[in-house]
Amino acid sequence: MDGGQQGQPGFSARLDDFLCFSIYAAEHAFSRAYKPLLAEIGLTYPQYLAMTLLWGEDDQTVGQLSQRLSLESSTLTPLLKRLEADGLLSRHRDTKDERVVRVKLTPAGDKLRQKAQTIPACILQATGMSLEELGALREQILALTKRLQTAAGGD
Amino acid sequence: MDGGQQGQPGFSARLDDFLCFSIYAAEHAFSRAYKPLLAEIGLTYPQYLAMTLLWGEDDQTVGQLSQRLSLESSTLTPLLKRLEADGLLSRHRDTKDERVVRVKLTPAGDKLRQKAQTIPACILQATGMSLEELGALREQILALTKRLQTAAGGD
DNA sequence: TGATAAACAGTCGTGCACGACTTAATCGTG
DNA sequence: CACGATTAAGTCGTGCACGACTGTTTATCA
Repeated sequence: MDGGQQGQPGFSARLDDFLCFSIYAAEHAFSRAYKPLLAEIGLTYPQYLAMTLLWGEDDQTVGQLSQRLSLESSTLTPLLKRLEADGLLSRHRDTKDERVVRVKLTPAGDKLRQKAQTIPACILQATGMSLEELGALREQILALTKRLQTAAGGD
Repeated sequence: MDGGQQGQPGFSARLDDFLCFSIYAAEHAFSRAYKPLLAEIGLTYPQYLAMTLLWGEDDQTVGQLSQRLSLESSTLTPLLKRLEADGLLSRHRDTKDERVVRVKLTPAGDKLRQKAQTIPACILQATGMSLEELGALREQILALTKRLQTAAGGD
């Protein structure tokens, strides 16, 4: 490690550029790692993330999924429609409040969970990291994300 | 029907799901944090990343940029064409090897660097982290990315 | 030397992601 | 009840990202 930090003005700016570069690359790397595994069960990466939320808790609204995925409804609606066309879920207006649409797994969608169960272990192995390391890294990234969102919203 | 599937030992698999969720969210958060700043100078987030590479080293080939951004040429070519249409760079075949296209900044593209110089500091402030923390986090993410890429390529 | 393979950038079709706008239902206050 | 404001989901247009394919140029080999 070099003891002296190069104090060029504007040089320090490079460092956080590199952080966003690394996040950018990591996101692509994850997507590419999942892609061949997901292709076998006919899902794209964002579709898999949405299905994972439903596997964890069925019968969610578009708004809930939108918030948990950090996606706009304009992005999520077509994605859910494709999953519906594939027979994996159903979309129906809530009878109480007809503004909201409830998304529920079909038997086929629930069944797919079994096939998808082996995927996380494959990715875990690909990372070559322990669960503790992954958890710690996740916490750091979540904290960073929260700060970026707060700064963006409150600025 | 599977009765009571929650709480199975398969939930340990959830942890790395959460890591990919966090990367997914962080990538969006970065993109959204940059977006309003970049809008002022007329760049999108991926365009900014490409320009940043050129500001660091002018006169690169499409292949070099493609590799450094982890993007396919089919993604990069239209992006560069838009930047060319905006007058920020030029694209010309190499006279020695006409298979490669060299990308160079125009005076306008070089000038834009001055305007963009203040952006990284804004993002740095939004993260609320020190340069050391950012650097350490970056190293972890790069290491993770490298492992994912190696596993995907060599498996 | 002529055939063949490899490398490079580009085109096309599909899906993701957003902002701006639209439509429809609900709520709040009088 | 009325009526504007709010909320929820969806539509549309633009740009990003990929895989599969194409076309041209360069390199290699029999």
